[in-house]
Amino acid sequence: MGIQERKEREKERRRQQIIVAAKRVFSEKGFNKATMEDIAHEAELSPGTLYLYFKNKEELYASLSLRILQYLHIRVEHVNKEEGLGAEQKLDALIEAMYDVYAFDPLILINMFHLQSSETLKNLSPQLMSEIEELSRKSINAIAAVFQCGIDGGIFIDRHPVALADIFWSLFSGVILWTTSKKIINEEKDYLRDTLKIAFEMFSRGLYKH
Amino acid sequence: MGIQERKEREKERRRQQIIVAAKRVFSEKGFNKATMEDIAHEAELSPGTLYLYFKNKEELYASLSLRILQYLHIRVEHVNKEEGLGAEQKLDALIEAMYDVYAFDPLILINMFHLQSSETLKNLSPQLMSEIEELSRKSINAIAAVFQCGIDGGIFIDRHPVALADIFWSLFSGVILWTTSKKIINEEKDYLRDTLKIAFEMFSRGLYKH
Amino acid sequence: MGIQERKEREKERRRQQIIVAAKRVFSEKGFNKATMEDIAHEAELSPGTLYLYFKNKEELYASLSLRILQYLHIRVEHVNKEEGLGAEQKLDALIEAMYDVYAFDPLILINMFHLQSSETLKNLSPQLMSEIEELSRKSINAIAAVFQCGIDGGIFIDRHPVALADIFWSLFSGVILWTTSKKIINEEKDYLRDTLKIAFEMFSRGLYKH
Amino acid sequence: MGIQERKEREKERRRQQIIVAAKRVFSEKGFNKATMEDIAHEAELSPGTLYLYFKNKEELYASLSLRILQYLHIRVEHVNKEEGLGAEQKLDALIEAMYDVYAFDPLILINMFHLQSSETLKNLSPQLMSEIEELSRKSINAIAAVFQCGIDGGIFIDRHPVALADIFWSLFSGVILWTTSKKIINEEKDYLRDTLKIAFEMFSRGLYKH
DNA sequence: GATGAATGAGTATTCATTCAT
DNA sequence: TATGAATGAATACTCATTCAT
Repeated sequence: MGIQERKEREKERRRQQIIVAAKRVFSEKGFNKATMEDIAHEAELSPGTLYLYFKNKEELYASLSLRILQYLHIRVEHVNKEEGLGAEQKLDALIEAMYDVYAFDPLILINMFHLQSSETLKNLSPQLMSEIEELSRKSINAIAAVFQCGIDGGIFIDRHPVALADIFWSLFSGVILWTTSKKIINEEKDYLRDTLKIAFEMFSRGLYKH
Repeated sequence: MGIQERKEREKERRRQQIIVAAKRVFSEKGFNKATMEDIAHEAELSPGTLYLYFKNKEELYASLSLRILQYLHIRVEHVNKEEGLGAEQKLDALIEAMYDVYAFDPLILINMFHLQSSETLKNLSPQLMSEIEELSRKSINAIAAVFQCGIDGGIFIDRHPVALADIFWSLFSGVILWTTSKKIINEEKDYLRDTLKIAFEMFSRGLYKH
Repeated sequence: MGIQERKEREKERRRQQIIVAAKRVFSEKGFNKATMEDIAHEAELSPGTLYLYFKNKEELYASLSLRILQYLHIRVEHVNKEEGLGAEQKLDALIEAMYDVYAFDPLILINMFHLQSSETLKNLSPQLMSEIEELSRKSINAIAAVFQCGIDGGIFIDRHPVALADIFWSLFSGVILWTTSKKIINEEKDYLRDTLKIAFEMFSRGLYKH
Repeated sequence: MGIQERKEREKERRRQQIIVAAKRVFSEKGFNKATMEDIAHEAELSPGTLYLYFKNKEELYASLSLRILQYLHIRVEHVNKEEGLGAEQKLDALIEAMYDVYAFDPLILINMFHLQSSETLKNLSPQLMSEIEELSRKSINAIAAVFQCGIDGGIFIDRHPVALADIFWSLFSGVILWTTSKKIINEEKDYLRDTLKIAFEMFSRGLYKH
């Protein structure tokens, strides 16, 4: 391993260290109440160091979303590329993937929805913004491809596959947001998993022709 | 009309004046970038006056949501109480109501979802929090009652009606959030209405027994 | 006195209060070592209040210069407009005016030269910059007019009057800067007045035809 | 050449490399906006290395002035020591020397005047401060000696020669500062050389007895 | 000697909130 | 009630300087 590579690796390790700390702090306090000092403290680094790895607070925040988008993208692409799967099986695999995406990082996922709906989105660096945009688009298209497959096979209702993908994703994110907020508002116990299960089941029932 | 009542009425008028101004400013700038001075200016009042009507910025923000929740509540209760409607017709009426809720104040609705997922929610006064909680609960229950009606009639699948209501609401809010954010991210044109239509259609297809 | 006018007056009083404090602090510590908190403390106000009267630190700094420029301008215009004075007497009056300008506010005058030679100059608001520019120009022109008068009368050497004005001003500011800095460097006693006297005497001797 | 000497030479070479870089950066950005990293980058060195050659930023800055002071000193001493020159010719040579000093490094010269009038001056190490002090004093004395010569010869007016030297230097620095700042303020074209010429001419006219 | 990653003290500026009028 | 001037705590970000390698 060359010295160059070692440095590169070290640098990536630091980035991850910061991201992990940021995740904890943002999740607990939200974007605006979390301070860079909080994050630095959590990462056991000094505030200045954060700026060696991330241009500013917003980019640090957005980079969290990027991470889960990358995971999402990999998973849905994988579903899509699997050989020998029928549309039905692909749909099941897709739903399974969504559970994994949620499990991969529930808090960040919620943050990501927050990001989508907020003022932050408008102020990111063009570069990061386009990375997010690209991954979002690719993922939605991959999901749409699954639906296209079922439509072509005549077993799914004939709707615009991208619209179906948007609804699928909306349902997923909507359930997560709402059950989380219900938990906060009503102090109910978290019954996300059950709700998600029924939601996907109903979506499937609506999707299939009879 | 007594002098007391007249005062009460005047006070309410002022509150509305502030809420209307706040709505405009929050919608344009988002919660954190909007300043109390902005809002005061928009309302043609002084900053100090805002605090005579709202305890702080967060409560002012949350009270916007309250307004749309009240509208939502009225509409779904109305659907529910309508005499002589079958479950099928009630579902249609419910979907119609949701379109109206969106039309009533799209920007504030989006803000409300933002509120749900954010740090602000944790810092509201218990009183306002319980008002929000109560309206949310009542509305969800009213929606659930529609589904209960269909389940009892044997035409809807037999699932926990509150879970169905949660999914219904999640789908609605998820579609709005996601299509809005897609618009920002991808600069796509807004195709919310179409997506919402298909979403509700699929939801219904999933809901009905065959 | 109307309420409007009273407010205006109060506001101007505050501005002066801040300017006086800023003068003291800037003079003692220089632009960069002086903090807004220092100035606020000196003015017995809070930091935030400073920003109600001055857009930022640089504008506060520059407004000090403006004050002395205004005084300079008034004095040289006055010399110029005095009826029945010969060029010789006008020159004497001009020199006298320069002594007064120095006496008006020695520390700020030095700061002004500093401003002229520094990075700050490039970052002022266009408005303030143009005020400074205008006053500078007018003052230099007024000085030049004195020389023009002597040239026309045939008693001063025939050089471009603005160039002569620039040299006059350069000599004045150069002597002040250098004797001040000599005092700091060599810890010599301040012999500015003597030097200034000889300087003006020599300038005059150089100016007159023989 | 011993190894010791070689090292010494190498060290001096590095110092010059840094000084040259610092000169460029300070000139472009001014003292406060220039960062040590900028300078290190310009010198193709690392920030840490700068501190092996200069105790801190202020000393690095002041050492630029030292360089031009050294040049000034050499030139004026040379004028003074030239055999067989009358006071008149010495004055001409002195003026010529000043043009050369300006040409040697115009930007740094301006920086030096800035240094003289600024907060930085008060915070230098005693050693560097005394070097500056000594060179300043020697140079002024050398200039004064030229005037002394003319006074003794009965062709210059009988004033304290150091005062005359101070005025001479003030005029020089004043003209440079003012024409430079005029250029920035008024965006006038740079007419320094003409102004300097007239300034020296007038100074001479004032200096000579008639 | 040279490096450059890490530091952390330092600061201009903002803005929700208060309170004397 | 309404005002709006004043507050002052809070914070993102910078950068001179250090020190382990």
